[in-house]
Amino acid sequence: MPRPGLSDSATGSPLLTRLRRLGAVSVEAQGALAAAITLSVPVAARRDLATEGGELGPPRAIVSGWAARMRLLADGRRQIVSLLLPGDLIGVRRQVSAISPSTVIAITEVAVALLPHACSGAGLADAYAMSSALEEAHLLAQIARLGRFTAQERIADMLLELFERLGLAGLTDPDGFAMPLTQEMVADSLGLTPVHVNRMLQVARRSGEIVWRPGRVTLVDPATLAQKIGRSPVVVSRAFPRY
Amino acid sequence: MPRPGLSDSATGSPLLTRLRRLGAVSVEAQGALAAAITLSVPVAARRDLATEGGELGPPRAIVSGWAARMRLLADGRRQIVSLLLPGDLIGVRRQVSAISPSTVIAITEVAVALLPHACSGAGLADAYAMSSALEEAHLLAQIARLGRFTAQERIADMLLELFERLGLAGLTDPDGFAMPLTQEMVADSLGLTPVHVNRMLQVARRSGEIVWRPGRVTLVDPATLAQKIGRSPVVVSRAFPRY
DNA sequence: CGGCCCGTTGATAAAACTCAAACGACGTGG
DNA sequence: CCACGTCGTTTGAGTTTTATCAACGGGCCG
Repeated sequence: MPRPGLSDSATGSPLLTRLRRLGAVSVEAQGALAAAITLSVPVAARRDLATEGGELGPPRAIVSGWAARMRLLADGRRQIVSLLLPGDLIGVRRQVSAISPSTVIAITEVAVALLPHACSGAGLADAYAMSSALEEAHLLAQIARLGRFTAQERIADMLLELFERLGLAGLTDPDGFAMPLTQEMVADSLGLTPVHVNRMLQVARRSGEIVWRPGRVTLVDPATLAQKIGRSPVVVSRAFPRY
Repeated sequence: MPRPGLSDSATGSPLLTRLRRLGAVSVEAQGALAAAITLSVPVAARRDLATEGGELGPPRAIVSGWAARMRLLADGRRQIVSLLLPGDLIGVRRQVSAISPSTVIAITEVAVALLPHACSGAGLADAYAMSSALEEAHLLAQIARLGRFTAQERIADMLLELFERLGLAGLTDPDGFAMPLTQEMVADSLGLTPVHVNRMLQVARRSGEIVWRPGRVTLVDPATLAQKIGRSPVVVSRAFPRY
């Protein structure tokens, strides 16, 4: 029986929504998370949340806003390794004296919370593990996208993945979502140039699959689009069939 | 004081060598590993070690031989997500009812061992965590390669990574290593076509950087090559400076 | 001997990049 | 209130990189 302020529908924080969908999080654990969320700190856009080669820092979570894990090359090229959306975790896989394998940068203004330790409530460890598995699955998806997808497929696949992930955190409308990325960021994520992203977006737009007003993406028919590029939803466990 | 049969130099199994370099593995833990290695089972080349969407199975390790994690697309395209070398672990990051996010295929004949549980000896958990962190770092490197490297850079970077990883398991000569991959597999790993891999290999060969006799790769000057493409060794912890 | 796998080569086509410039929206300062 | 700069998007022309298709050759094994 959901209690007011923790309902799954709309009022909960994306972090709470997501973790509750990833594991059977106990009431105490939800309390610990809620407490952590109230203590979350803001980070301005373009600020680093972690630096490649620097200390990894304690496990954290994105409470609101978008961030990107990226790799910077010596000559200025850069590659966004993965996007961090509200509800995503940072640095849960730790080892002694861990250093960060990538730079994490806030794309929008971001609120970051310190994650409660897995032992501060039943189900937390499971939810963290599930989140971690999802993250790895998304890395694999990114590799397949970059290695074997055409530019058009990459764009469609990425938008579908975002739709899926934001949906898990309760942040989608029925047919789209708020999109803070610029075309240049999409290009850095998909291994393309901004110009080419622009042109391929126009193709998708003209074919009626995708509408991209700055700030918002509308997927006209996600299911058909997914089928067209051969995409199936990311699944990492049978225990939670939706993901 | 190393004991006979467990010396770091050459006689040890690549799995033992690698894990001992990744963490301070206790003598009991080494015993458990050695026992697991004697019980390892052979898998023929081209056989599956795991199937995408199937049960993940218990944590295992590659004792000898090479394997590949790959993603298969509906239309026959395929992308090798990562290579599994002797000493690498499979499925250490687990969660309830885990399913495999990728297909794992034996490239050569492979020997696979069941991993001792992390509690069967001090230091094992650390070593597993370090291995897991290394694996993630290599996934990130793969993403940057595919997204932002030219074909030539991809080839050089991949060979340098293999040199580095095989070195950690004690499987390199001073200037190269045994290479069981076909050019087609390299292509599937680097997101290229076999023809293009062939042509770029010839360029590298003529420029004197890389010698690729079938079955063996020689890196004429790894340090200079690494500098040329802006590659620095993968590091995931300050506790073990080499890696 | 014959077939197959792997590496190699050539000719051509497609995909994506580069460079350059213009345009609209937006905010800022005069 | 308008001029101005910035940022993100859009457009055009020409080039480079990579893919495609097709074929051939050598080694190895049955």
